[in-house]
Amino acid sequence: MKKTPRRTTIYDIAQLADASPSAVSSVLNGTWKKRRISVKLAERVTQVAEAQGYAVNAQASLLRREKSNVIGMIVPKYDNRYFGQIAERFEEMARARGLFPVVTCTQRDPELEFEAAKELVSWQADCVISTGATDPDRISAFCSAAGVQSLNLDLPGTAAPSVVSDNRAGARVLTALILDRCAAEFGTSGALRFVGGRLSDHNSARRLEGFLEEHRARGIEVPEAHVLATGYSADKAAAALSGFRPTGPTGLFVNSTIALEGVVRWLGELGPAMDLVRYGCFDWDPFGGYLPGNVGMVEQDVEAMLSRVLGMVGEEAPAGEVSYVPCLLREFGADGVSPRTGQGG
Amino acid sequence: MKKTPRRTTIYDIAQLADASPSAVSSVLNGTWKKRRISVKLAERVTQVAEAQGYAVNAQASLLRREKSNVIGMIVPKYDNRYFGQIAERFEEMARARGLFPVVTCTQRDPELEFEAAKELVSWQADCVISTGATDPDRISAFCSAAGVQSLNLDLPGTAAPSVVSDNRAGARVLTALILDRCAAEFGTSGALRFVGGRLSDHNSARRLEGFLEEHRARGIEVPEAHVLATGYSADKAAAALSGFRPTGPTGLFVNSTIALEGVVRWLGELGPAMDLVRYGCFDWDPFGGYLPGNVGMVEQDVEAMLSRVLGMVGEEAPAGEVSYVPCLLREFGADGVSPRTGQGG
DNA sequence: CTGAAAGCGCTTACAG
DNA sequence: CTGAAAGCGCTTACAG
Repeated sequence: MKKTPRRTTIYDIAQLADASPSAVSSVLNGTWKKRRISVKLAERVTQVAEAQGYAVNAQASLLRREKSNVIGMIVPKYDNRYFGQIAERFEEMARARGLFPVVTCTQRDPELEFEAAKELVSWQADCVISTGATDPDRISAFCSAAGVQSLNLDLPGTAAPSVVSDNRAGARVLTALILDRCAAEFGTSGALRFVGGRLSDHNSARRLEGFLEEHRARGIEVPEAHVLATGYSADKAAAALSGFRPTGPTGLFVNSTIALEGVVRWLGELGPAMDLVRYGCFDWDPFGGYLPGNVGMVEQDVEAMLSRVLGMVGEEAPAGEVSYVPCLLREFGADGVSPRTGQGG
Repeated sequence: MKKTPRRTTIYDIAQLADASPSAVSSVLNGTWKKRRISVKLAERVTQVAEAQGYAVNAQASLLRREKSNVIGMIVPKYDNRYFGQIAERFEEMARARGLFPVVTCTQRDPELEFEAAKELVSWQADCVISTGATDPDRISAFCSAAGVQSLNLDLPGTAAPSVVSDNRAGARVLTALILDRCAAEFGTSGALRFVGGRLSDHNSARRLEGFLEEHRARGIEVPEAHVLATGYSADKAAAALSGFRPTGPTGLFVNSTIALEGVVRWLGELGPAMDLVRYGCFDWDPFGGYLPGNVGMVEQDVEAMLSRVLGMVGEEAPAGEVSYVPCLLREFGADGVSPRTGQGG
């Protein structure tokens, strides 16, 4: 517990354990067997290190090593079930593979994204994973110039391999579900409204494709005014709907849980007209299934996406190659409370 | 875009820009004005660095510097609105203060918590913040031996200063709200049930205190069987309630949103008896206010907690000092949909 | 206004 | 079985 002015180094331990700094180093980093250091010495060193509360100086250690095993990830948000789960599982899975995960949250800000990626390169990351990045190609270009591997997750790029959900297929089955449920519960299924997301963003564009495709397959025309891709913000989703008061059966395709927050706010203002609304959401939240009117949610297969992307670390893969991971569809009961699970995507 | 075998260093740039490595270093780290290096040279160096996609080697840089400005945080989860928000805002606020935040997620595993803290010390963090740690004192002891400052957030410790919510006061106003709403909506207010959390954990214990205090103040006795502190797991919360079928007005104090997930699952199984249940939850989730039967949630003041704890970085404060931050109470309308906001704690 | 040089704490071939 | 020594890429007094 004593306060040391300077942190304990291998030289301090060498002195205390009556050994050479090299011996201490190799005992502490596990290469001592290869160096055939005696068990006795190894134990003495370990004990002294423990007693001194020694922690290796990662800076010095990494500076000397050839590979850092640091793997960096940028992620738009933590305070979101999808990205929170990605960050959490990523750290766990990377650790299990003997890597040192470093995650940083960039708030959907392109400038911050780039700065953060640069920072990860500074930290000698062997690989940088851009999750949901606005401009992944800029990051890849920088990484490539620095000789660092880069990979894209969730949103694809053209300058590095990408792993993304099959958004089109997922959106299509969700659209089908909402249309079916409107038909079953209201006897009618007019064109749905598409709420939230940004069409300049690849995922939203693919989801809109799936959305339109399913309508087309059923011979339902979608008026242009039904596409309300107002961005990733609850306020904007609520604002886009605020003037609208349903007078008949209404179905919504909600693109992202953040848009869903806006939608439920709007629903709260409707009063009894709320009963005329059914919706489904692309992206899952544990409370989603208990929201009145919610018929189902698409859950992206985070585990599968991460194991796919982690499998690419250190491997050669053509830039621009996009790997699609199927989504899961979760359907909720007509009472809006008991969730059932199904396959989709 | 060219692949370099070795990463670009200041020596490469020095050669290309026809300058000395020292000059390059001071241009790139911003100390060049102090060294009165010519603007011309500075510009040349900056341009070459940019063209080469140079990123400083943080390892080498930090190894040489006296202060790292790295500030570490361990957090139990990202996939949780409260902790996700803490991690996200922490990174943002730390950056705004010129620090380099490094956050790692430890899944409520005491061993992982300690390992992660050790890793942060290895990374030369100037300060380690233990958020919601199971055994913060063990981390503080280690940090203190290494001469590193440590602070506790959310759960207090005795070996370092702590910043926590005023859980007792928050729980008391939430209990009062639930009792009042049961009285208003059912005409009766028997003892509530306390669901979720772990009583060995400081926060749950304080919340139970507030819970019991409010009952006592109203002369309501709480049967022992009404305390179902089954841990931080939706499954366990659901299991604790699974045998119970309300036959009369029932109020629940739900301790944590993870327990709330279990509670709403149970509610879904009740059918019409669901209408006999009112509950409130300690911790906030954006969808919480739209769940049927939810009368209110306590929101912890993450921003205030973080600015308090960040204000302590680099400062001397007595170990064991606990700083309490008031919580906010959010009340939801009787329709279970429109949220109102009030003050509590 | 600018450069040569020492040194941060490690790791690892190399030489016993 | 073990140690002395070089060097990773920076920063910063120090000496011009």
